[in-house]
Amino acid sequence: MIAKVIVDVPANQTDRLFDYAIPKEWEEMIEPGMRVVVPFGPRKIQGFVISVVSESEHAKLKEISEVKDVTPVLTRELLDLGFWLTEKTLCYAVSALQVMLPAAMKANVTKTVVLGNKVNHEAAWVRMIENSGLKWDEFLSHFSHKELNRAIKNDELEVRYDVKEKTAPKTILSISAALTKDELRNEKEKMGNRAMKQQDIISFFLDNDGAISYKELMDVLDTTRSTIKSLVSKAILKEEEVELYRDPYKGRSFKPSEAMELTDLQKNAISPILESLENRQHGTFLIHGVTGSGKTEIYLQSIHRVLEQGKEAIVLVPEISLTPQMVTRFKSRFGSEVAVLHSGLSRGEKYDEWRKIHRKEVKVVVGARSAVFAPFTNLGIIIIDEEHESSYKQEENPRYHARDVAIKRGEHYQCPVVLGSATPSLESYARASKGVYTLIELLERVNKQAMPEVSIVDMREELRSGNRSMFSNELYDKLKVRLEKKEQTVLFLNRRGYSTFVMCRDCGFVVECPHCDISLTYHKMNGTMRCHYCGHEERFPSQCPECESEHIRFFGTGTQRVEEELTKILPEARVVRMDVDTTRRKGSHEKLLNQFGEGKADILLGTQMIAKGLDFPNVTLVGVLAGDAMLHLPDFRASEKTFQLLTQVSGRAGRHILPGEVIVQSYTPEHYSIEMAADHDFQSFYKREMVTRKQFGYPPFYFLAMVNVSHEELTKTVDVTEKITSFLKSKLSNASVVLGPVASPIPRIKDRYRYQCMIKYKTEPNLNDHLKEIQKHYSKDISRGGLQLTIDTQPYMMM
DNA sequence: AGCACGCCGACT
DNA sequence: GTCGGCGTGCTC
Repeated sequence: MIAKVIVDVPANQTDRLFDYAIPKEWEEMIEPGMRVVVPFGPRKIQGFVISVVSESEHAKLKEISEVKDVTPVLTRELLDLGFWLTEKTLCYAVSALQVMLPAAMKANVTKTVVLGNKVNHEAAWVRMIENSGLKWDEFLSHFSHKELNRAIKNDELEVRYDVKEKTAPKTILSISAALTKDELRNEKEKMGNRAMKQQDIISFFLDNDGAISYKELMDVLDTTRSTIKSLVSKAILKEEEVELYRDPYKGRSFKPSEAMELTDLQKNAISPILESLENRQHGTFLIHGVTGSGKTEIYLQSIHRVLEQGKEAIVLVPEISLTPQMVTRFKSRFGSEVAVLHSGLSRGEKYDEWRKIHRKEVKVVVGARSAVFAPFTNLGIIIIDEEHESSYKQEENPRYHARDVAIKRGEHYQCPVVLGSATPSLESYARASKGVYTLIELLERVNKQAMPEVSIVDMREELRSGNRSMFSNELYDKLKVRLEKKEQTVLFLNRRGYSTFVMCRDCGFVVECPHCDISLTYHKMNGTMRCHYCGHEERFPSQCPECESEHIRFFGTGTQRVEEELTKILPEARVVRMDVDTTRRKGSHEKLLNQFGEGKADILLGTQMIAKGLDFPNVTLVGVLAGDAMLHLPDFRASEKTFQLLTQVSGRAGRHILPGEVIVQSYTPEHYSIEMAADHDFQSFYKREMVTRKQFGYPPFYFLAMVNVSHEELTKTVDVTEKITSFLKSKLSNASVVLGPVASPIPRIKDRYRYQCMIKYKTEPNLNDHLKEIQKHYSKDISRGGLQLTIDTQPYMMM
């Protein structure tokens, strides 16, 4: 039998199936979806079995050298999904398969130098290598390449390739009886009055069935490891390696929760989803539900029905470590049926959660983007919460959008896909309006709470009236009132676009990164300036490098500065600051939130990460310090993002009994995305923004594709982009627009120039073929000439 | 990608 | 002659 294998070599020339003979002893057990180790040229690498056939065009086939799995890690459905992804995103097949598995399962090839058949006892390495071998790098640190090659030719040395997993399952030694109970009694009697401790242990196994760890047994019987060991050596007991799960939520109890009675509105909302479940028919549903409208309860009850049907559920959330409250809700409702997959887990923990799904020990998975590939085989529903979030788009190969994958899987399993958001993406809302998706509107809060009052403060006015601080008078007054009333405030600083750059006051010189076309960011912590793109770091200059003036200062607003100013103007306020610096450590995120939730602080100050999912009853004021910060980014979605962010943030206020208030500070208060967010008016925003999109030919009216070119030399970069642009222009219809070549918004990163070509189109059935042709045409320049080419068939990042 | 093979200039 | 540089082509 022959296995068709995709090898783990992400390159243009190896992106196809290779045939391997299956050794007789494995013929029965090798199945598509298993990982194997195969000889590939002179080395050994990992691969995925795609199919098993009986004939091959190739006369001489090498044999599979190792089988890595007992059961396939990828089902037929996932294999097919992988090839679909490859076609859709123009990535290598291995990349598409790899992305569906936890990173821990990616192969790690190690090379070891070992003695060959003819041992040269004179050689200096003989003693160093002995029988265990020497790591490749280590060998080369002592000897030259030349020596190694000569020794290999002379058969004195050889190179062994080991394909290992990055993380092995954690195991623990457990003890159980090796004999039947009668035999145990027999053994015990034979001991007579001697070895009383050992007899105790035997008694224990007479009374208890199953296995126990060394540690537990030692604790229970107050005995030692050696006593147990001696029973093992007598073959009365036996040791066994048992796989252990690292449980990231260990030791935490989740209060069981019961389903809540749905309001009439919620009942209406859930019924089309339940209908789809009963009919076992795929459909995509967009729940447009304002913040606090009870979307989560609808998710929970839909899943409940799915579980009753004996099926499984996937719930995607933008970044789950950011919303421990969400995990808690799912764990309390479904208990141990839930696996959690998010970026806060270690590689090993993710691997363990994945195995729980693979072994069907759980029925629900809650996780970030990649959880959409959870290896369930009887999917009943896929839910994507905060559907509009850009983190559902992966910005590296394969550049997929979780929404598309979810719908693809939903079609396969004939099950509903539910998208939920208070601020749906224009793409989804347009599809729902056209009837492609079923629109479910939920425009009232569960407890009939009014939406918070939002007031926009014109910061230009503040400046004119002499207030140069980052807090407007209105915000300051309201902050003071909250402190007096012992209510809490969330202060939101959108840092993007407002980073702290360093500028000379005399000549206007701005310090830029020498490797990237971007200004350096000042870091107060160690008095340095750092580049956010390449990590370049230099000391804060004492004088301007350009005009030697000493009036060189940093400008802009970081959370640190806000905190400083806050303590200056409101010294009595207790502030919790949340940003990348304070949440780097594992679990610190949750700790800070708990601190705030327990009322140990008055003000929660943070960046994007506090914008969503938080729900604290005592928060009655939300302040947005720079509401328009994102508006000026070079991105056609800037208005949409601003609207979404402001709506999300305002939703943090007054979610319970106390009414909430929101203050948005802005330098462009009249912009429609800010005004309409303040009015909680999604409909108007949608209509207004659609006009702009139509006018400029952007989604959802046009599809986009983006080709990014990067090279160390500017001329090469421009030249390639130019050729690609004209090639596409010649191939595509006149109704399509090919823009380029233009420099990227950041024209140089890490000493590489960056150019791009954007394609706007309505229908181009052969676009992917043309793009593939470009990929193929430049494959040599990519593998040797140092050219980088990224093709995104659904771009979300314009930078 | 990674590695071998082969062709060419430099040097013992 | 031989070493090592890099361009080329192959991997079932």
